[in-house]
Amino acid sequence: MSDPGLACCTPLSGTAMSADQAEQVAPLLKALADPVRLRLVSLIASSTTGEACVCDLNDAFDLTQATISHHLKVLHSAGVLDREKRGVWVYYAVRPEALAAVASLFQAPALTPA
Amino acid sequence: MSDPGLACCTPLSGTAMSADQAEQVAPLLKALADPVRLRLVSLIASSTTGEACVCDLNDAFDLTQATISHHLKVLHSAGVLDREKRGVWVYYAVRPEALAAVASLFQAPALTPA
DNA sequence: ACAGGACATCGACGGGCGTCGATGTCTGAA
DNA sequence: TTCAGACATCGACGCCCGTCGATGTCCTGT
Repeated sequence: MSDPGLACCTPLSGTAMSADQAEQVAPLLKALADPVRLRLVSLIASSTTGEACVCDLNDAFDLTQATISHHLKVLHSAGVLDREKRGVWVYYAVRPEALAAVASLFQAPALTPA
Repeated sequence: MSDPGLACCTPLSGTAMSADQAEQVAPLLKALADPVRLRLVSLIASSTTGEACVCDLNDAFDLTQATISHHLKVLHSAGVLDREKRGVWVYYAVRPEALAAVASLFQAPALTPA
């Protein structure tokens, strides 16, 4: 606590992000803040069909199928990936809204200095 | 591993993010993937002078000064915040390049489906 | 009906993270 | 020189996260 008569700086005006906003966006960031999950999203997004099945994603990593499945579940729960089962295989596709939300977040005035 | 003669889908072409890229960007995302740190960055960015001292940031949270100092250190180590000591007080300012890097990442073709 | 494969779930392990109280370091003022 | 305040660092605690092997579930040929 600083003495009000001896302020060290201007008292933080402007419209900052609310605590609720931060609590809401943080899980999305946290889901993407992992190198494996970033590559998973990138692999799916860069696929020619815009989607990918788990078997091919497994081959792209030196990780267990259980681990890849776990990461896909995290991304799906966070709203980054869509999940669709067709026959024996499961296909994941990226949700552009989720990525756009993150992109716009770091261009919003609340996070971009003047 | 899927039988090559019985492919489940097209074999993941396109230019995806490399493992090195993912390993390099993930720490930046991880530093921002916390509600307290998001609010810290937002508070500093929305300040009238574009910077803020620790004493004022402390008052905005129900957290210990040690915890706020820890979060600021994480953000500084990740390259999100600049640190400058003037007299008794320490001022933090956001590095727009870091935020712009994240924003552009989620607009890059490697992460944006066609 | 049966077998085999694709994918999810479970339980467990080690390590890292967020938070705290206590203490250290530095600066400016008396 | 001494003191008080601003901020950083330290050590510790509980909890969550990434990874694994093992097992379960569902679908499809045979």
